[in-house]
Amino acid sequence: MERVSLKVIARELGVSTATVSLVLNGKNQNGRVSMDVSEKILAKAAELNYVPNSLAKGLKMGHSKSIGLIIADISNVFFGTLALHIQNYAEQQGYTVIIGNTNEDPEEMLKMITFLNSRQVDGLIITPTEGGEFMVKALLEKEKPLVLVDRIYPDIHTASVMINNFEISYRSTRQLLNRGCNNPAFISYKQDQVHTNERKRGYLEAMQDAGHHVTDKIKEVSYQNLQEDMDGAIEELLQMSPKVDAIFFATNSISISGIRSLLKKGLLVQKDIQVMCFDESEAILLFPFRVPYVKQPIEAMGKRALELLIGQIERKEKSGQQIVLEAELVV
Amino acid sequence: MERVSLKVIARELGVSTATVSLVLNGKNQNGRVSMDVSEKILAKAAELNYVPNSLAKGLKMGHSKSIGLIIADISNVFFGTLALHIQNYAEQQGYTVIIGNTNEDPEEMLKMITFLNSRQVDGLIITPTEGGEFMVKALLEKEKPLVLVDRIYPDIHTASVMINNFEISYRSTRQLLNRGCNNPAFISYKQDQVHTNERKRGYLEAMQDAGHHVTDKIKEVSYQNLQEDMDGAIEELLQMSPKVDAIFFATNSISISGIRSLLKKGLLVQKDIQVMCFDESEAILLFPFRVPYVKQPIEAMGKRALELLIGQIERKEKSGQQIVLEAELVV
DNA sequence: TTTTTTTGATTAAACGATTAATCTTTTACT
DNA sequence: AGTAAAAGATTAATCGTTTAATCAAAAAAA
Repeated sequence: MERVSLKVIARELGVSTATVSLVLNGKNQNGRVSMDVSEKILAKAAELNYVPNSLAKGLKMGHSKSIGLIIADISNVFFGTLALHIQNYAEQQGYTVIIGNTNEDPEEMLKMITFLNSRQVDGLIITPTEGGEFMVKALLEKEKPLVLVDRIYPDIHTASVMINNFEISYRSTRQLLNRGCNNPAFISYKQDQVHTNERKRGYLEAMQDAGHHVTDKIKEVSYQNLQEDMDGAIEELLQMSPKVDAIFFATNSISISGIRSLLKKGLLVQKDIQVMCFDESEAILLFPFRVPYVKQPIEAMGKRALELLIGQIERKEKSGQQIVLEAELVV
Repeated sequence: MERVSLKVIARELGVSTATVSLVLNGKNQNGRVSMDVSEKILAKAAELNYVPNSLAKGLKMGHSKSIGLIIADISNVFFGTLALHIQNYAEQQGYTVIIGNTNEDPEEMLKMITFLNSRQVDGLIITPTEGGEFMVKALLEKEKPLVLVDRIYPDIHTASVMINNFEISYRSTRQLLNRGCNNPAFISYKQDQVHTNERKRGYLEAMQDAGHHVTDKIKEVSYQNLQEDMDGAIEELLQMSPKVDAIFFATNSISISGIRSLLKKGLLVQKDIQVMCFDESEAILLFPFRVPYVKQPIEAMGKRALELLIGQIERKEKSGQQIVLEAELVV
């Protein structure tokens, strides 16, 4: 079965490929192609089930109508949901999304950028990993359309979409204190990234404003060795006096792991100890106890990021706009 | 900044693009290009940071080195994990994966196939939705490399990767019976697909072999209206006499939803009622009670599917091999 | 009738790569 | 020395599109 190209349609109809191209792209305005021929071409294209070859088109036009999405791990619900929305919205705009996973490893991030570049993606949406600053700088210099999402590098100015990490974290901590907790602790990843740091700062400031001076109730766990570190961290927290009576978990994976650790120790969550989580999850909904959590506007994040990116791609906008969306505290 | 193409390298070095292409593709065997020139080209390519334009290459070679992965919903952990593994493995082989979501809707499936075809994907891995038979037939006629995964259409012969649904379901039901349950029920999606049907058949046969005659203890819920249907289904099951003392949930999303429903009703899982789930999940690990579940070999599924597909693409294998992998019962 | 304008189509180059066919120079053989 | 073979490079066509430039015929204007 012969592949149906413009040439085939042109041959069958005895016209040139130029004419066919013009018609199929709706560029037959003001007396370029006669009605008669137009219709014939449209009909034939439909009959033969013509689909344009996007490789050829992309080559000629200088853009691929595809974008790269680089995230930590597509099997994580947060990123999966983000990817879903970006894809849906991108498809509406005629763009293809190619996803790459970094697993929070800068080497993987570099590999993915190179790979996606060779695929001629028109732009990139990235949740950057620690240690990836130089890659982002390089992309900026090449004027590659780029939007960072979920996190940014503090000393590099790029277009980005984030949530109000500090504020929501402040409010969440506040909420714990208001509910009568006296010694809320905080657990996050051992990494130096803005979103994490801001959440930490939100916790700290809320504590200070409430007259607490804390340094030892902040624990950090590693991404690679989550559950073990978590068990250790929680063990330490429970040893403290005065007693830690609440824990604020700074990400979704940490929340799950943390609660698991607490349950393993036989503690009654929301009774022996209060918790505050990040992101909603199936797991949290399952508990007989209500768990307050920070709900990120994931769909909006994806949508805005894509809008920013497409603006850069199609309208050469060089705004470097930094969008901050409001997360919601669900209690 | 000028895009670096073969032409640029050739110009700078005063050689032809043909020579550059030959060297960069390692086709300079048996006296095609001199060592001297080879090295110069390699050096220059590195210096200029040359990355081949895959659109041009794909156009010329007649393949894009990309494949399409069509799944129901990337934000579902099962599919997310599947996608992760397929991507990792594909990247190793130099392939790009483009993911499309159907949301179990055949119209979306058709849209995605058309879309991916226009992107010139070299092949497709699909978890087909109900009502998509004609599309798969059309792909087969066009001899498009294709592998179905997770489910198949019973009356269309295609390459596929599935798990042993019937057997694992039989064994799981058996397990419930052995543990002393007398009236295990079964809940699955309201859909006519092989994998679901086979799981149902496994349950039924195990029940019959144990001397039970069941027709009314099988409930079906809709994909679109999961939680409500679930609440209803479980309500009905609990009304029955003799009392339903166990429930086998046929997929991961159903398991979560089902347990949620049970907990809402204030039942003590594994005490008032036993459950058996499909797929592992964070949620299940969190419970103070142990929940037995069917563990699918997701990584292997992805890997085998990709192997099959690449075999068809690169070696024109027309095997139509149907791979069945063993799921594991974790208790 | 001749010239100009409008209408409707074609030509041909280009995008960036690949590769069969060809050409030129050097080396080896008798 | 003369010729054949080997080595090392280039030419040119091609993949499927797009589009500026051009051309031809018909209609309108002079």
